[in-house]
Amino acid sequence: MADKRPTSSDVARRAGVSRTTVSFVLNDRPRAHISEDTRRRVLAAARELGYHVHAGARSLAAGRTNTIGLVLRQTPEQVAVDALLPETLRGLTTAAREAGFRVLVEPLPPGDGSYAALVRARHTDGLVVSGPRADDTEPAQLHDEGYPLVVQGHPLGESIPSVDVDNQAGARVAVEHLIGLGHRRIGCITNASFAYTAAMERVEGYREALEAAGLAFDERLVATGDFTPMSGHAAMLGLLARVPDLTAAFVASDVLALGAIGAAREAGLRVPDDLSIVGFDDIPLAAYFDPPLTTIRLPAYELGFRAGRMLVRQIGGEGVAGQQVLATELVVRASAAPPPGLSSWRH
Amino acid sequence: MADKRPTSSDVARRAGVSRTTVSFVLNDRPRAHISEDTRRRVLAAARELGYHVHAGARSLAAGRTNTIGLVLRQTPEQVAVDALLPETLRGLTTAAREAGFRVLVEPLPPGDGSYAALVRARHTDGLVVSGPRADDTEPAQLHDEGYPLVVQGHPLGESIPSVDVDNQAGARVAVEHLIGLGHRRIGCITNASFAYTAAMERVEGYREALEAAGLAFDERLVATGDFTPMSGHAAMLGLLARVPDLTAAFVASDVLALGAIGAAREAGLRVPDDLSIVGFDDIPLAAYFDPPLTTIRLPAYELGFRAGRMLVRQIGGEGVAGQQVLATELVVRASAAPPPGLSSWRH
DNA sequence: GTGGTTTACTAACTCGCGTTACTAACGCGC
DNA sequence: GCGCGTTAGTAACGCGAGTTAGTAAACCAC
Repeated sequence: MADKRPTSSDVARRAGVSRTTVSFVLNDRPRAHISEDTRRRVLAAARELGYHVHAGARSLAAGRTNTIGLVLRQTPEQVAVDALLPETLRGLTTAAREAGFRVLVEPLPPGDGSYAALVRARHTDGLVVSGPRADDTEPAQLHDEGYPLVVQGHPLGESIPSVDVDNQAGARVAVEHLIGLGHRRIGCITNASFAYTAAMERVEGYREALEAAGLAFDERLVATGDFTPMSGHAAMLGLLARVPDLTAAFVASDVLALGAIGAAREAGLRVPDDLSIVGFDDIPLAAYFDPPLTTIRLPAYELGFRAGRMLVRQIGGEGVAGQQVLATELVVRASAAPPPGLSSWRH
Repeated sequence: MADKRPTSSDVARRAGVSRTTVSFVLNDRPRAHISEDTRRRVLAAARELGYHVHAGARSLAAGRTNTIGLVLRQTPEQVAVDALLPETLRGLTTAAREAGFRVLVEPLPPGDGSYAALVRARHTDGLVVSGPRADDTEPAQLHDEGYPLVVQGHPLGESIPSVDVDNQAGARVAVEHLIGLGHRRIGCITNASFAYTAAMERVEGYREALEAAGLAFDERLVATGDFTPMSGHAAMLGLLARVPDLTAAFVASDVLALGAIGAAREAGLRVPDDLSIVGFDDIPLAAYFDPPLTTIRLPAYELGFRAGRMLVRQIGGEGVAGQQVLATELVVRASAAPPPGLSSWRH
C-alpha cells in the first residue's frame, strides 16, 4: 500500500533542522533568513524522501487551495457538441498552472443545483462560471460575498468580472461581409434560444448590419437553432420555405452551419452559388467543410486563458478586474459569394 | 469579504451538542447512535448557518480528498481537435459525482513532466490517465505503489486497470463493410503515428479484415495521419497518387476523414461513387458531413463513465478491477458504396 | 435491586502544515 | 566591554475536521 507518506517532520529530521525551517525553505519565504547551506540540505532531504506537501493540510493551514473551479453551466447536449471546449479548457489550465493552480471541473446543467458549495467548502479558491444564463443569480451573490469569480460569457452585472467575445460586433461583421458581396435577402439562424444572451447578441449584430445598410429587419428571416447540427438543418429548411428569394444566411454557430449547408443542398441549392452562408466560431473542422466555411473566429484558447488569469489575479488580491471583451475576426473561405444574377441586379 | 465561515463548532453550539455529534450526523455514521431529535437539530443548525465542511480539513483528518484526477496525456494540437473530449469528460464527472467525487483536470503533454505529484500530494485520491503512450512508465509505478489508477486507452500491462474500446475489432468491421460492398483495393489512413497504440491497433484490424478476405496487405496502401483534418487531407492525396486504382479507404478518425473527403473531391473523385470512405469515432458532426459519414461509433461518454466508476470503486477498496474493453458499432450512412463498375466486375 | 446491555453522547487526541513570537549567536562601532 | 542591529533558526499554537475510548443514563432480565 501507498502509506507512510513522508511529512515535513521527516524532512526536518533528515536535514537536521526544525519543521519551521523546512516550511520556510519550501515556501521560499523572503523575510526568513536561511543560509544557503541549510537551504540546500533541506531541499536535498525533501528530494531524497520524495516529499510532497499534503494539499489538504496546506489548504487548512494556509487557507488556500491553489485550485480554481470551472463550472460548466450547459446542458449535456450542449456539451457534447461543444467543439471549442477542449481549447477553452486548455487555455484555462495553462493560465492556472502558470500561477501554480489546478483546475476542478464541475459540469452543472442549468437548474440542476448550486455550485456555491464549491467555494463555500473551500474546495476551490475561486470560480470561472462558463455560460451562465442571464437569470442565474449565483454569480452575483458569490461576488457580493467576496468570493473571487469570473464569468466566461455575457457579463451578468456591471461589477462582476467577465470575459466574453464581442458577439454583436462579430455578427455584424459577418453580415456586413454578405452585404458587401451584394446580398439583400439575408436570413439568420440563431445558435440557441434567446435565453442565451450570446444568441441574442448575435442576432442584434445581424440586425445592426442590416439596418446600417438600409435593409429592413424582418422577423420571418430569423430562425431559431439549439446548438445541434440537426437544429441548423431544420432551421434552414424552415427559412427556405418561408423566404423563397433568400440568397444568404448568417448562421450563428459553425456546428449549425454544417447542418444548414446540408439542408440547402437537399433543397437543390448550391453553396455558395445559389446560397451563401457565413458561420460563427471557426471550429477546427470549419476549414474542411464543403465548401470551406467563411466564418467568424472566436478565440477559444484566449477566452479560457484570460478568464484564468483574471481569476488568479483576483485570488492573489491584485484587485478585481473589470469586464474584458475579446475581438473576433472574419475568416473568409468559400461558403459566401456574390448572389446569383448579381451583375444584372447591380444595374 | 467572505470570511467567518461557520465551522462544525458553530453548528455544535447552535444545536446544543458536541462537535463529535455533529460529525457523526453529517457523515451518517451507521454505528453511532443518534436520536432522531438531535439529528434533526444538527441538520437544521447546519442549514441555518449555511455550513459546509472544509474540504482541506476533511481531507487532512479523514485521509480522503473525494477528488479524482483526469490526466490528459495529449499534445495541445491533439486536444484542440478532440471532438469527443467533452463527452468523455462528462461521462467521467457523472460517474464521479454519483459517488460524491469531484474531478480535477491536468493536461500534461507527453514528455512534459510528471503527474505522480497529484496523488503524492494527496490532491486526488486516484487518477484516470487518458491516452498515455506505451512507453509511459508512471502508471505502472503508481499502480505498484498502491495508488488507485485507471488507464483510459491501451492497457499498459497485465495488471493495470484500464478501459478501452476494441480498436482492432472496430477497424476490422469497418473494412469488412467495404469488402462486403465489393471493394478490393482499400487504403488505410491512420489517425496518428504508431507511437499511439490505438493507431497501431486500428491498422491491425484493417490488416486482419484484408487477410481474412484473401486480400494482400500492402504497405503502400497505408498512409499516416496525425489527428488533424489537414493530415487526413495530405494522406489521402498521397494515397491517391500512389494507388491509382484505389476504390475505398478506411480512415481511422472522422476528423481526418473529413480532410480526406475534401482531398478526394479536389482530385476529381466523387464520394462514394468513385471512392468510398469509412471513418472511426462517430463524432457529433459525422452525420452531417457531405456525404454523411459511414463510421465506427466509439462510446465516448461510456468510456469516461466506466473509467470513473472503476476508479471510484478502487478507491472505495472494492478491489482492483480488470481491463474493460468496450464494443464499437458500425454506423452505416452514405460515404461508402459499391465500387464503380462493380456489376461488370462481379460479372 | 442488582448486574449487564444498549442507547446517546462527549472529551481528547490526531491529521500535516503555516506562522507568530521569541532566542541565541554573531558582527560592529566606539 | 557595552549596546545594538542583523542573521539563523526554533517552540508552540492554530487551522477544522474525523475518530477512539469512555461515560452516564435508560432499559431489561432475573
